[in-house]
Amino acid sequence: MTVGVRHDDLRRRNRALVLTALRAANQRSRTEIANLTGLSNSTISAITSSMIEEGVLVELKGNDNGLARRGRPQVALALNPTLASVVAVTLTLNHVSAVLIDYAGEAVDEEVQDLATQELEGQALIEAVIGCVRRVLTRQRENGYHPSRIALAVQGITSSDSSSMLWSPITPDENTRFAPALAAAFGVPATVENDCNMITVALKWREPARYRKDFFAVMLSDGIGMGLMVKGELFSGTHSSGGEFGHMIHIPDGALCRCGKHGCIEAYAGNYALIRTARGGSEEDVPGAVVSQVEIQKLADAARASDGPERAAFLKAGRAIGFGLGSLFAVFDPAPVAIVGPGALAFDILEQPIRDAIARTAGGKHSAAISFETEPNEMPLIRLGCAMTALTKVDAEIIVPGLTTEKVLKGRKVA
Amino acid sequence: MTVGVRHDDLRRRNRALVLTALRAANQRSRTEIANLTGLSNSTISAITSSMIEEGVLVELKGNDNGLARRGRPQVALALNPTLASVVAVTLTLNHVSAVLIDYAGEAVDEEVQDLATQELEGQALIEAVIGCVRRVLTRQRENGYHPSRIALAVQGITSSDSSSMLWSPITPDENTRFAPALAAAFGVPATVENDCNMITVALKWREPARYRKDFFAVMLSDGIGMGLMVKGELFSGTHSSGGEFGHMIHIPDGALCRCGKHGCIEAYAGNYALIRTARGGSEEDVPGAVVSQVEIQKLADAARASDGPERAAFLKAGRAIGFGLGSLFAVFDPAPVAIVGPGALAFDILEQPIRDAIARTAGGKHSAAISFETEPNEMPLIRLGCAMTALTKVDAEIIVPGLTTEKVLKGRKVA
DNA sequence: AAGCTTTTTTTCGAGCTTCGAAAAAAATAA
DNA sequence: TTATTTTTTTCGAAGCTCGAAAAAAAGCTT
Repeated sequence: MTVGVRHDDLRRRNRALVLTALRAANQRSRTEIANLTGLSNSTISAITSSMIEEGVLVELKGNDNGLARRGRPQVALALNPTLASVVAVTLTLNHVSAVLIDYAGEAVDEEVQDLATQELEGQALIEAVIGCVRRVLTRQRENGYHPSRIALAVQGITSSDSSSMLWSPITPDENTRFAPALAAAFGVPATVENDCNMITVALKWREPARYRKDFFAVMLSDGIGMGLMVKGELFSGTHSSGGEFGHMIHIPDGALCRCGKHGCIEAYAGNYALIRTARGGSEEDVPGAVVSQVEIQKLADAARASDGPERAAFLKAGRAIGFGLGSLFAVFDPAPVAIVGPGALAFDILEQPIRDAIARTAGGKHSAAISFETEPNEMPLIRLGCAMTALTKVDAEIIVPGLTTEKVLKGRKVA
Repeated sequence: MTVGVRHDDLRRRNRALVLTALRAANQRSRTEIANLTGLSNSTISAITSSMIEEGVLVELKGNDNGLARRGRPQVALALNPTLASVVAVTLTLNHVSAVLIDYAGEAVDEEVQDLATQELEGQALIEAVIGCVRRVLTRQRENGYHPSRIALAVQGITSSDSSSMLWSPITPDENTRFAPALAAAFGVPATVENDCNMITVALKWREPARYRKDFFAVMLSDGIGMGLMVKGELFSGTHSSGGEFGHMIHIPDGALCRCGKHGCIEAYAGNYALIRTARGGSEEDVPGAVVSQVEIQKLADAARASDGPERAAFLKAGRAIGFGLGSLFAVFDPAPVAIVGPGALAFDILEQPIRDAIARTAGGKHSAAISFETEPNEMPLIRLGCAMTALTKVDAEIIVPGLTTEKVLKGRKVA
């Protein structure tokens, strides 16, 4: 049973509303916030003045935004960038990057590093990630940054409590407990999230007009990932990160998938599957090493040039994705789809077979109306999603009324 | 942006908490409610006393529940059954029923009626439903019942605003706008919901211990339906009732489905598909009239008796359901499954092929651990789900503080 | 440049609500 | 009949939001 609503919950929720309004677009006046939240001017005045005193918000004076109007000018409020900071870490095949981000969401510094992820076992991988974070933090320590949180995005399945990477194609290790290790190394909370889920979160922050309540983000890369936004909330599985679109079954007992099962969508549409099909390999051929993006581009060029085995491979892939989306639409209803990742560069070849397949499913009613947007470069989205996820969690600590900021972020504040 | 929390929202939410506690188990003392909700005794005292004055709750005196303890005895509070009432209507193939239910959730009277649903066009079907409701209400009018709401459950797809039945196998009509018609006929709000969704809601009310946060209800009948409970909430589609498990694709371009597309799970596991397969019909044979349950029972008996075409048909059906569940588990993660409806009587034949198929999918990790419960008789569940859905909506009107009950339920109260 | 107008922001009192403590109520036990 | 125990109500304190009024900070006017 949900717990009763006490009196300070009210203030907490309204503080959260103010913070959310400023996260969506920094620099808003008190009047704008009042209109946005539906709260009265007096309430906003009370809330913001205590938040300014706490150091959460700052007044941006002397920014006249050009048009001079009659009357007392609005004073823009903004998140205090020096209040706190977070680190957004991204672990992908052969690469790890760590970005230090201030409380207002601006990137401060970044550390990128190559890494033979496929050859690193659990502990070594964890230490490589820790090392990357440590480097950027050491560099910025003199500027007084002590992050409040670390958010790690990985390719693969993560646990629903955001503590572990349960499985990933980039390493042989299973159930890698990144979060406790990072938390221990830096003395702050850490989380591990699925990369596609972070992309989905990011799309909503970046383009709230287009990606609002319901949409799917399909990541086409070596594997096939998905993030789902359902009724305005990130849809994650009940135990894991969920949304394993790539492992829905396309053909029962069909082609061998990287996961060891047969007939998954990925076994037709993943990069390795494209190569396998185009080269006339057997569907039982064990998926080999990760395919370079250059190779896929060559494959796509060949498919565009002539109606050979390459084009057939893309048709087969599109068909698998399309039928999968059709099945998904049967359960969730049709919604806009964002095609993210390197595969988006070949979407011109994929779109028609995808649409054809969707049209052959019951879930694909009005398939022509379904919109597809492409976004080949997924890294900025993953980082944005990570940053916003971590900052939102910091916000959740800050909104507790009565707690002074010092208590919440003891010693982690910028000097 | 969510609207700000004002002061009376607080009281409203806490009133809702009290009401929910009593709906889950009628007859609780103030002290029990305080412990359950986490609110203080004084708050519960204030809330319940105003609700008693409004006629929402009643004190049940002199019910000593057996054990006599020291101290002032607890006074049981209960929902006032005469405060309001709702009608739960169920429309299935060839039958319509209307049950009058009091505010405490007890059935008062029921009207069941045969109906040639497949031959009735929209308006005639609507009027038949209205007639059934009218009969039970006319009979009970002398007892002072004036329902506050009507909830209709139908087989088929309904709109997400609960106004229309978009498509149903029981009638050729499409987009039948039941809700406005019922609302106009009886002058009270009406809703149309999908039967499987109602079953899912009902399971949670009836067996909260087993069916709590995450589970799937699969309805095996002429068609294949599904209701999904995800994170404690009924999962419905973004535009329609959603959860059209039966129309996820099992075999791309496979057997002809009743929906006109090919390869849906239903085209292998629906009653008509079982008959078609067992009799050696082509997968392109157009699904005929609805199959009688007796016929399916005979088929199941034959399948149990010997390894002939009947058993092969059930194997094929189980395989389709199993692969479908595997795909679903990939997206939602594994969860308990309730097998509801007449098909549950043949679950002994279906279980093994279902489990075998799940084990062949990536989503079916730990497939042996997935629990299946069967419930052949779906009607009581549909009615319970309808009743609770309608009563919960009545509750939502009642919890608004300051509104006296007379204002909310003007003239609809029992005399 | 001084006063007027306009708009934003703060201040102040009223009206809710919840909570804890104390009081009242209603039973059993001695 | 009195003491004990448990539930329920009462009462004052504290916190929050709101509307109205006041204060602040600008441009506009003469």
